This record gives sequence, structure tokens and C-alpha cells, in this order.
Amino acid sequence: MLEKTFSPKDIESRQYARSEAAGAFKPKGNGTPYCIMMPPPNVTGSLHIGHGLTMTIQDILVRYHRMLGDDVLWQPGTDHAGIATQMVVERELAKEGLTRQQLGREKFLERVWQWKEQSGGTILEQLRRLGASADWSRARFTMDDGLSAAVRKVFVDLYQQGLIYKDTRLVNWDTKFQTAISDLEVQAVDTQGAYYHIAYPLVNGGHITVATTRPETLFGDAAVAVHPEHPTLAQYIGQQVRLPLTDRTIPIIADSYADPEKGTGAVKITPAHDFNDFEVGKRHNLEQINILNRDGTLNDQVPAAYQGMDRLKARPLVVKALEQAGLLVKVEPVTHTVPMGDRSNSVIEPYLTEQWFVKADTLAAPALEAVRTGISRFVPENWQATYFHWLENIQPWCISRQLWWGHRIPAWYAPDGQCFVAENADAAHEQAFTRFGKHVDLQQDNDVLDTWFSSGLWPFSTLGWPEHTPALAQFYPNTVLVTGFDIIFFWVARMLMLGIHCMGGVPFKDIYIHALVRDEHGQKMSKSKGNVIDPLEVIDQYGADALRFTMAIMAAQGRDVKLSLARVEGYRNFATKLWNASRFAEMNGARLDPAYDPRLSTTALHVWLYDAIQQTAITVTAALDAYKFNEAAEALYHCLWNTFCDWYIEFAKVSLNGNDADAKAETQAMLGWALDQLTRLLHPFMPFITDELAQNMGFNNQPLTLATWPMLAALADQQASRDMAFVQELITQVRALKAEMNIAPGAMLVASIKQADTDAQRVLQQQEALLLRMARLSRIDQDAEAGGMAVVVVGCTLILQVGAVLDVAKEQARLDKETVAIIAEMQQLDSKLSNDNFVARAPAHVVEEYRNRKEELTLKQGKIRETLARLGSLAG
RNA sequence: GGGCGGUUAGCUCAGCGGUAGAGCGUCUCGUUUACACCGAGAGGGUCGGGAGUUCGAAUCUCUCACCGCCCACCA
Repeated sequence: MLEKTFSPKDIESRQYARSEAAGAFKPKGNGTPYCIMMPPPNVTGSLHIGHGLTMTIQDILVRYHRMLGDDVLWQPGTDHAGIATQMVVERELAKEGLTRQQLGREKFLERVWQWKEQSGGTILEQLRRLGASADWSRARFTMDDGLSAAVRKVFVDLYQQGLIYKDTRLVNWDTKFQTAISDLEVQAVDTQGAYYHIAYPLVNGGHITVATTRPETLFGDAAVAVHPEHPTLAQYIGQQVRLPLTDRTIPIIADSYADPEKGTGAVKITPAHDFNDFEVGKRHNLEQINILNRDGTLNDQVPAAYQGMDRLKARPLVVKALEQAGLLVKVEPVTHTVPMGDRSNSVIEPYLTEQWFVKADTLAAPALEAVRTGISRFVPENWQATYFHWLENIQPWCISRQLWWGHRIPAWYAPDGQCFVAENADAAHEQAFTRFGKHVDLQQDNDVLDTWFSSGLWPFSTLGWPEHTPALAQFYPNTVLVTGFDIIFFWVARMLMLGIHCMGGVPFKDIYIHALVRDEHGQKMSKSKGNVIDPLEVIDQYGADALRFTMAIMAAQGRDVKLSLARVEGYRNFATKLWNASRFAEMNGARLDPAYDPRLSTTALHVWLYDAIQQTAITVTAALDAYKFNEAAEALYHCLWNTFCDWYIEFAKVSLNGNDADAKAETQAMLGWALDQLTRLLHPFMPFITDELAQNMGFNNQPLTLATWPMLAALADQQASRDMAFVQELITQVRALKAEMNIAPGAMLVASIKQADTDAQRVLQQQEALLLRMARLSRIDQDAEAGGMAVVVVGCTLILQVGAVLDVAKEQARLDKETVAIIAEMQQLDSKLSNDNFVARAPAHVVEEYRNRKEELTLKQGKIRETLARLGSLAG
């Protein structure tokens, strides 16, 4: 027996445990492979609403495909998330008044591992609460032994192929974390600043003015550049200027990088602190003068007064000194963008260091080709433009980080600095022995790899690569990747590049890109705004099924998900509705009869419901195949609530409460049949409640994800559906008329039928009981002469006998109004149908529809006219 | 500066060539034993402006306006 009230909390953990115990989430070992790699959440993170969306979508797909009979692997795991995790642990240390430097590398890493062990399971537990049916027995962590081995192997391979190399060049330097970061980790932030116009005195007298937003960098200037054809400044080319506040002189050089239209036309060149200037410097063999320490303070290349001072604090002092020297020409306030670290929120400096790089352009070419030729495809397609643009302009990928938490770079250095790249220390020593002819002490590179390097291998490293495992053979390439657009560059592109390179083929066929979850007004959720919706609180309050269904129905392609709790509440109500409908069925003796086939029924009601569910199943199946989760959810919502609950169940009460035992038995079988189908169709969206219902009502004794997906044959004959549509229309019209005339909905009226065509006569006779109950009529007389209010439909006119309540004038006015509406519509149709172009050029079925509609309206109009005539005689 | 997306009922959004839809909210009525986390009914939109293509445009093209996001840009 189902409980009277639906209580998600009670059933969720029970049903989840039941599925896991049944091994329902593991690949079944045969069938078409279907594999999704779960984007590994940060190991120390916790579930946020974005996970709610992405994991719901993935879970819908895998549950659906299990039901289709595929061999499904949803591979879960977690990411070590280099900077993010290190930050968290450093914050913990700070509470104890400690720094990682005080602790030392080894001790610090122990602390991080401790933290990982302690909090690493949290998010996986939370994913279970959402209902995620991943194969947890296969869970991986990016720093597992196997995955680390894969990382080292890829690094060594790419190094040997010349695709990983060490280089000294400008990188984005985070002065807070004191590490290099990649271009992607830099955010351009609009900032209020100023152009400082500074006069650089010419050695030969006079001066040349440059403009800069970073005056403190002048200590690193190596030249001033002007355009070789600059109308007024080109004459200075070759002269020397005195660099203000220093005793250096630097040359004025000609370079077309100097844009005559910008600034003063002359531009200071600071090769060690600006990406463009670096290139100019290389062209002109300029000295690269590094003026910064790793923490962003000025070093001994600047005048003593500024040494050790943070470059941003030094800026106003430099400006002041220039002013005092009479060299500050003007200060022009300006809003410009400043690069900021996405984690540190500190100003990023171009900084000259030696780092490891991946030659990304080489790897990008086949990754571009794979999407161009459709081997991998983006859904929705428009994201491929973003992908193309980035890969076509890709820069070398800086993969080394001056952090401690991560995969340590597998490179070892001899005392003389020679570098040996190998998968382990022994192999490095061997190389060194070969080189030097004797054993030498080697020191491993201190840096670790960018987190995204290891996640780039996720589609195959989790399957056991480089071993040739059965899982790898079965599940690579993965079927579909589901992720947000925010990591297309960070992750998707890298997986494609590395997957194609290492595996010789793309990592996944489809790439489904979903949107971001925002609050109900479209604002990004953030703690500071206080508009964060915690998925776990939502689950506590409304249940996981409600949250999942909300996510699914709001996940229209190409649009952000604006989540409001009102919507979640609405879909909680939907779950309750399903629960109560099932309770009704149970209380009325519904049962699943394997022998029962509604297609063979002689009762239009059941055939009609079969048809409705069959069409819903088709819609849902097609929508899921096309990743249109909202369409699938919408169709199910409508079918269950409107069709099944509002109409079928109400109709069913007639036979359930009636005296015809056979009719009652069939209705019980149909209720069982329908709920079995509906719970299966709903299962991918609402796994908990559907499993609970199916188990309790004896539809399935195994978890529904192992049940089969409804594949129903379409009905050739739609007569039953037409009959029921006719009955529904009559009922709706009677109800509306009662409401309009202020007659109590429950008032049992006598009706009489006029002007019925043969089809209508047949349906009225067959479905009389349904009509009486739902329209609240006490009796239907055939063709009785009685005055009353008319419900006019195409097939017949139904006169409601309201006796003395009838106000003839009012009724005439109502029917006149209806006639006006009909005439207006007919005029529209006529304008179409009388247009030769329309008749000639529109598709035949469209013209046919218009003609049919016109014919219907003509019939209706005729019936209204007759009704009015009869009313007239009554009045007269 | 380059690119992508958006502008449809009070709110949040579907629909994307064939007579404008949903949920929530609003209004009226309703305890007919599955469900008030409910039922019945109603109101509400010249689909951002303009032009074009078409027999026909919310839907395709162009254009303008406004709103997002991404990339590039620290003279």
C-alpha cells in the first residue's frame, strides 16, 4: 500500500541503495556501448546548482540508454584541482598560523592528501543524493597511480615528439600565488586608470613624449619606438633619449608596431614586461630588463628608493617623481582592461621565466579537422564557431605551475643543468648514465602540471590507458560529453587534442553543451549577492525528483537556466500528482496484466489512452535522442497530468464505480498498463518516485533503469481518439457554459440533442455515461422539444434545459456573439481560399485543412442559425 | 574591435514557415471520497522597431535599437 502522502525523503535513500545493491549502475557487459565521462568535480568541492544541471542531464541519458538495452558506463571521478585545492589547504594552515613554506613541500603534501581523504567523498555522496547512477566502483581521481602514470607517459611522449618543450618567455605571472598561469586563467577586468604622458628628454635636446598606463615599468624600458613613416616623429629615429629617473640612455627605434594613431605616436618598449614589447625587443635585439621579483615587488634594477616596493604602490611615487622632474606632460583618466588572475584576483604581470609549454597549434590541427568533418559534433551546433575561433588562434600552452599540489613534472636535472625527461627517476638516471658514463645525482623539476593537463586525458586514462583494457576497447571513444560552455577551451578542446594525439581518434562523438544556471532573474549566483540556491537544500525541501525534473524541463538548448524555487515547487507538485494517481489506481484494484493489450480493446476510452501514451513515448524518445530534454519533460508532464489524471482517471471512475464487472476489470488492467508505461517513461527524469511506485505496485521487481524502454506501435485507426476528442469538447463546452451563466458546476441538468450527424449519434450513445458524469448531466434526451441553452459543436447541438432560468434575450445575444466570431474566422479562411496563389502554391494538405475548417464552421453556423430560429419561435 | 546569443501573456520561458503556447501569478466558481502540493472555468500578447523574401513570417533575409556572454585589447 502506498502511503497517503508522497514523502521524497523516505524513499530516496532506500531506492538508491536498492539500485546500487542490484548492481544496476554497472555496465551490463553486452549491447551497444554507451559511455559518458562525468566531468570530474573538484575533489574537495561540494555540490552546487551547476552540478545539479549537468549531472541531471547525464543521468537522464544514461538511465534512458540502459533502458534501451545499451552497455552503459557512466564513469565518475574527481579532479585534484591544483590551485583551488592548494588554496583551500593553505587557508586551513593559515588558521594555525602556518604557511606551506614553513611546513615544507613533503609535509604540506601530506596535509593536502589528508584533506582529500577527509573531504573527497563529500561530493560523491551528494551526487548520489541527486540520483546520479554512475558506476561508483570505477571512480577515479586524477592523482591515482594509474592516472598519474598516464600523465607521465603523455608528457614523455609529447616531449620526445617535440610537442612539449621548455622555453624562456613572457608568461602570465600571478604575483599572489607566485606561479605562471595559462592565458585562459587570466580575466580582463575593466579598471579605472590613466594614461600618463611622459616626456623622455632627447640626448641632443628636446624631448619625445610617450604614453603609458604603467609608468613604473619605465625602469625596464629598452627603447622608444616610432613608426618608420611617422610624419613628425620619424626624424628622431636613431637618436638616444635619457630614461627619466635613471641614468640610462635608450635608442629611438623604427618599428611598425608603433601606431601613429595611438597615444602620442611614440611608444616605450619594455621587453620584459609587455607581450607586444617582447616581440619588438626580439626584432631589435633589445635587452630584456626584468624589474620585478616573483612577488611583484620591484627588484634591484630600479632606483634604490623603489626597491622592494610593490609595483602598484610604486606607481604613484614614480608619477610624483616625474612630475617633480617636470617630465609629466599630462594625466588622462581612462577606463581600460587589466588582466586579473581568475583565482587570486590580483593583477597579472607578464613575467620572464623559463616554463614548460605544449606546442598547441600542432595538436589543434587534427582537433579542428575532427569537428569540421563532423566526427565530433557540438550540440547545439553554434558552439563549434567558438571552438574553431579559439583553436585557429591557439597560443603555446604553458603547462608548468610553481605549485606543490599536482603532478610533478617528470623531468630531472643533472648538476650541470642538463635535463632528462622520463617516466620515473630510474629511467632518468639511466639516461643520465648513458650521457655522462657514470652515475650523477639528479634533481626532479620542482614544478607541477596544469590541472587541465591530467583532465585532458580523462576520456581514456580512466579506462586504464596506457594498458589495453577491455573497458578501453569497449568505451573509447565515449558516446557523448556533457558539459558547460565555460570549459570548452579549458577542457573540451584539450581532450580533443590529447585524445586524438594519444589514442589516434576523437574522445567522444557528441559534445552536448548546456548553459549556466542563474537565479530567477538571470543573475549569476554568487555568495556576495546572496542568491545562491543550494541543490541539497532544494532536495531536502522538495525532493531530488522535483529538482531533476525542473532542470530537465528548463534545459532548452542555447539558453541559460533561470531557476526559481516556485518552479521546483511546481514540479514537486507534479511528483505528488503522480503519487496520488498511483494511489488512486492502487485503491481501485489496478494491476499489471501482461496479457492485456489495449490496442485490442473495443472501448474507445482505453484505445484513446493507448494512443496518447504511444505518441508521448515517440515524442520523448525523439527528444532525448536529440538532447532536447525540455521537450521530453514537457510531453511527459502534459501526458501524465492533463491526459491521464484530468481526463482518463475521471472517465475511468464511471466503470470502476459501475456494475459491469468486465468493463471494470478492463479499466483496472488499463490503469496498470498505463502507469507501468508512464513510470518507465518518467524514470530517467524522476528515478526515485518511479522506482518506488513500480516496486510497490508490482510493475517491476528490479530497478527501472534495468527495465525496457516503452516502444509502442502506432495505431492505424484514430477513430477512438476522434470519438474521445468529441466527447471532451462537449464536456468542456457544457462546463464553460455553466460557468458563464453562473449555474453551479454541480447542478445536474437535463440535456437534449439536436441536429446530430450519424457519427455524433453513435458516439453519444456509446459514451453517454462518460458525458453524463463529466458534464454533470442527469439525462440526455434525443431530439426533445425543449428550450434551453445551446452548446453547438460540429457534430451536434446539445441543449441544456435550464427551465425558468433561461433568459431568451441573453441566450440569443450569446449565440449572436458566437456567430460573429465564426464569421470573422470564416472571412479569414475565405481570403486565403479565394486567393488563387494560395490554392496553387500552398501544400495540398494545408489547403485541405483550411477547407475542412471552413466546412466545420459552416456546419456550426447553420446549427446556431437553427437554434436561434427555435429560440425565436419560443419567444414569439 | 571580432564573434555568439537574446528581445513572445504580469513573471520565467517553449515554439523557429501554415489560424499565438506552457508553468507560475491574476480573476470567478467548486469539499463530485486519488490529489486543495487539488478540480472546473476565465482574462491576458499587433511575438523589440523598420524593410524585404513568400500564397503565407513569431519563425527566413537585411537593418536599427536595447540587453547578455565569449575572445582580443594594460600607448
